[in-house]
Amino acid sequence: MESEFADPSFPPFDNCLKKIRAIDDTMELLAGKWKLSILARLCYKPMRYSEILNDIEPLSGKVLSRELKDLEMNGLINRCVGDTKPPSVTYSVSEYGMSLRDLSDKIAEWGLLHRDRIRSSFKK
Amino acid sequence: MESEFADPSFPPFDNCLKKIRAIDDTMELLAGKWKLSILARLCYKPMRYSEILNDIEPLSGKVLSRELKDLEMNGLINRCVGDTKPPSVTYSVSEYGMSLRDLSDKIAEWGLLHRDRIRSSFKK
DNA sequence: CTGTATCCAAATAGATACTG
DNA sequence: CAGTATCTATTTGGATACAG
Repeated sequence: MESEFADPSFPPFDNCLKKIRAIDDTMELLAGKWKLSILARLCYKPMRYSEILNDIEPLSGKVLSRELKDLEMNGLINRCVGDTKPPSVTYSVSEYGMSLRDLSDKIAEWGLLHRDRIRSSFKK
Repeated sequence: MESEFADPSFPPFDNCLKKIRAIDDTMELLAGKWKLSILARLCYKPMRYSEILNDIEPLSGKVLSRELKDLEMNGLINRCVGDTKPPSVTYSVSEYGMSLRDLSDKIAEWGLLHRDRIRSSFKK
């Protein structure tokens, strides 16, 4: 069932369709510019709504609300309401969300390694 | 310079700011729902414009054009024009783009591992 | 403090037709 | 074949005000 492919420097393409579907799925789950950024922050420390809002500079409350709701709906984070007045709400990653931590570390690693090149892309 | 943090189950937050910035950078470079999906395909096999277009079902020509242009501008892929008539244009990953392959494998791995849970999220 | 609602501006996506 | 141009529809974003 192995398909042959002319260029031996590339692996058989058919074997990779599963990977590509899996990538599409993952990206759809993490779609939205901020989801992974929020998730990464929460991997390192539980945070409150206003704390996240202040920490991610160009992010409006409306967008943060929606992203948090999405993440919670998908089971990636937990929302914990403190019994205080005024209310304090703390967000933290769930076990499921924590399983993305390795991935987020890998992304960070790549970003650090290629930092200069990435940033010079943005200037153009 | 190590900051202490109350909850020992989380690493010091300050150490992680660099990671978070790096994640934001990387995500900005790969922003757009399709960039990583295109890149992943090209990691496994060079492809032509129409081939990619047919392969990624819900992707319009206009969007593909733009994504390819972005990827090329950022040095992640190469565009190779064949000397034929009608013209054939082949896209392939650059060496720089290939450095994302480990990452794309990791994303695929996570997606495969959590496939059922991801897909059940979409149904809701 | 933690949101939601509303209104409006801007960016993005799809369809179609068209060019070299 | 490999795109670009144009128009329109949809989505997304920011600002502000307001509620629990």
